[in-house]
Amino acid sequence: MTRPLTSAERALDTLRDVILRGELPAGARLGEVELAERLGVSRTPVREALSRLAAEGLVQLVPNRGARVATWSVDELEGVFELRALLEPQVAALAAAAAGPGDLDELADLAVRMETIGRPGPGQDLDALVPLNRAFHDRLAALAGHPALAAALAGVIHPPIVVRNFHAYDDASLCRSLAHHVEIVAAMRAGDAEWARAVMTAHIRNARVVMVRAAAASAMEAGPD
Amino acid sequence: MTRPLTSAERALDTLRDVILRGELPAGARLGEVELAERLGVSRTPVREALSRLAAEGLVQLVPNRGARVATWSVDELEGVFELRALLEPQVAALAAAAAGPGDLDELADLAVRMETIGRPGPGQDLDALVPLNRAFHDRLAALAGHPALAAALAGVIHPPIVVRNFHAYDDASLCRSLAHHVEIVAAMRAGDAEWARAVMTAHIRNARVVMVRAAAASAMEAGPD
DNA sequence: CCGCCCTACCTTGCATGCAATCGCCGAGGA
DNA sequence: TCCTCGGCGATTGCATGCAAGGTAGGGCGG
Repeated sequence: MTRPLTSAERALDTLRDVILRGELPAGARLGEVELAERLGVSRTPVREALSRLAAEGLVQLVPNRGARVATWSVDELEGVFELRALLEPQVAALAAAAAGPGDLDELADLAVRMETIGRPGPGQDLDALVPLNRAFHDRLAALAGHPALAAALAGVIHPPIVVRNFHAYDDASLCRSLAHHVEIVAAMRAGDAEWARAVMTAHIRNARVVMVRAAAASAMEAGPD
Repeated sequence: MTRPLTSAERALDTLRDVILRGELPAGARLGEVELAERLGVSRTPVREALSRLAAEGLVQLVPNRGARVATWSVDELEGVFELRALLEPQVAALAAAAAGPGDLDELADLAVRMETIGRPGPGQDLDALVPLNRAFHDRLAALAGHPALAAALAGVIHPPIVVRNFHAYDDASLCRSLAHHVEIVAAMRAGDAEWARAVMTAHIRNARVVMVRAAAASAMEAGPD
């Protein structure tokens, strides 16, 4: 059975979700009392949650000045993608070696659904892609059977999610990205770890270009100095 | 000027240092009141410190059952070294491209001092190697100019430090390891990033074999099942 | 008119108190 | 003898109170 979560854990999950969903603008002030009454708890668990979110890098915590939603510079964002480009191909290769038929079916389902939902046209729903994409990459990380690798990834993956959703993609890059998912599953089904690694490398580098371009553009319109 | 640290930060640094120095056995209970009076503060900052240490993976925090010093299985330890084998060569390559003459002199000094102190014989002081080694790798990570990469490394590097110091090395492996440091500096001085990357790869894989062997041996003597 | 300082409010940081939960130990029954 | 159940001590989790530090706004001096 699932043990009852503590208030601090609920606060942590709620806050993380709120930030990851982008409901609060980057740099927004996070007052302890405001969050406390909003979550229906006292300031103590909120403080604990903020502290842990700071450790995760999702909020910036300045002594005596409170917490703000973290912001990332273009350079930091690029660094994150370089790191992903280093780690995720390894994840894909390991997952390719470890995946069973059931896992492959699940991944294939996710990949196909993403391609359906994301295809440019009337039925497109870019926001619905976010959780599916997250599920796909998380599933892969779990399959890799490498907790340290998964932890390192999880600790760094947040920024791109916050900064931009899939709205940043142009049609060509988006189609490439969605096709990559399908191709990764195909490579895994073929048991070809190197194929999977290569496609994942392309996948991340494609995303890097899109995201960095988008971040640079938004930084430009925010303060063109 | 350096701003006065809060009590929670002092508690965090102190506890982390105590754990990293191995002054508490793995799995040791960490009572809030005990730590509080030992640090001369109340339980609140201690709780905050423990929470953040749990996020760093240095302590395991079970709801309603308190905190214990984290333990790592042989598999987890091996995973950490695989991750380091993925990340640190990249760090070395980046650092090789970015290092200036002053940086190289500092690194060379560290490497040479480590070789002097660590050389088998009467003057050997294995415990003194730990902070020097840490300084060397930290300096490299800083030189790489890649905050995300450094953060990912820092978040994962702890276990090997806690599990074993340099006492686990046999003479041959230790000499190799110390020679690697010197060779990395030489490669950087030559501006050869790929050389640095290769030596660092060897360095980590050498360490991996030593540490995993030591961990397996201690696990064997602890509970040979 | 502009800049500086002082004051008052607000926020954070820490201490402490109280309730709930967990683990342990002993007694009772099968 | 072993298992189970109930009470007790200890510990965590959370709420609240108080003091220190910071920020903003207004008044005063240049």
